[in-house]
Amino acid sequence: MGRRSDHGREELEALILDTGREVMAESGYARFSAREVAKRIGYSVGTVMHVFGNVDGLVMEINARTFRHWSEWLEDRLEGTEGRGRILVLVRGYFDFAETHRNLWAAIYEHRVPEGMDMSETLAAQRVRLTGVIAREVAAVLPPNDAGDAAELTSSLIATVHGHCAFMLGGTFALLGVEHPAELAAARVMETLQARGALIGA
Amino acid sequence: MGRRSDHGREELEALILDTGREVMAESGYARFSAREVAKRIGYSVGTVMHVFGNVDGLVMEINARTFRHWSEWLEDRLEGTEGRGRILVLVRGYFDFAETHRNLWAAIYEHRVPEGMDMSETLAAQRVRLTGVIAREVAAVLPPNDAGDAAELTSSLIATVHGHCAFMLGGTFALLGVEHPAELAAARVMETLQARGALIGA
DNA sequence: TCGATAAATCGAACGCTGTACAATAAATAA
DNA sequence: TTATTTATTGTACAGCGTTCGATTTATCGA
Repeated sequence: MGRRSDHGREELEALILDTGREVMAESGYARFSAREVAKRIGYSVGTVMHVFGNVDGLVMEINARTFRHWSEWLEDRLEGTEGRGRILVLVRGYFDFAETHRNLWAAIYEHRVPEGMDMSETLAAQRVRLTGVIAREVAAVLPPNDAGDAAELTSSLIATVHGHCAFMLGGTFALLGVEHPAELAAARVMETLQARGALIGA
Repeated sequence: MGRRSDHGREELEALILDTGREVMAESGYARFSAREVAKRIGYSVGTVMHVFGNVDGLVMEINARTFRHWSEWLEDRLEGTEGRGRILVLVRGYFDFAETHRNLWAAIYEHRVPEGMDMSETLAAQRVRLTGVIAREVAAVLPPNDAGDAAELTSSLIATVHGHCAFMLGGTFALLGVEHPAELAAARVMETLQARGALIGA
């Protein structure tokens, strides 16, 4: 078969991405397969490869979508909460998203961009965007004079929460008998913010 | 060919494990291959499978070895440092080990035990052992009355350092312009310990 | 409207993977 | 010496990502 007109280019991209997301959510990164995606949408493997270059390209776009979804999920959760509670909403939201979308979340961290290939623009952009949401909230609770290295502090806080979340879903905490990882992470974040004189509980 | 007597059972296990470690260090988890291990030691694939059950079994034993090596590496580094510096040695040691043995370290966290299979005894044991080394040092700097939930605190501190380390090696920090991840992690750990009244700098 | 060009899609081939299993050879037990 | 257990092999299978020539269709120019 040659050129078809079932879907335009963008339409096809979206179709592959949607189905790719579906397969990733079901099977996880280890069992993810571009061939399976092709089968489900009724196109051949070659077409999928042609659109995304290679399977790593497809995975990166799926991960970019997950980041975008994650940002929106957090923004939604922030709505209705004012002042002091917003940081806690972010921490809990981080955990809840990861738990709810286990495989999609894990795929972000299980996928390594191969040497010689670089990270897709959209993936980098969405990753930075998610950080931006958190940075905004962190800056809001810090005293104005400390705004200088707020970006670095934000990165550190995200790393802290991420570490707890990764240990929870990876089973490390279960092995060590830790029962409430999210509360533990929240405690670490609050300690750090209070050490900086953040207006928590004000 | 049938039964040979080149190596005893334990000898063969060790040979596979050594070579497996070698392949993992060179290629990383994504490109790790039991067939490649078999080729290097001059046995067939079937034999490797027979000894370790399946490739996940082999990976878990390799990871268990990495944990053991890591514990010893940390103990070595602790020697010669007294009192206050020991916590910092642990934090730096965590980062240094991960950087020096990038692929071996990453394999620990990139491998997911498949559903229906459970984590090997030795892997769980070595993982707990590493935690034990750190828990001992944390308990040593905490005020005696706080020893109750020292285990949970230790897990939280490890998660914090792990998060920073994972972001460093995964490229997240580079993307966000963070330059000194180890110092950042150390700062978080010290904050937490000081909030508990730990005898740092005493 | 017709022809040339460009783009998209397929399907087969390639080399790789982990797994399963029957055949075989050697070590061990009786 | 014979029978039995055990280790090892090689092959077969289904799946994977990647590559690429062939084919069909859309698009553009004249």
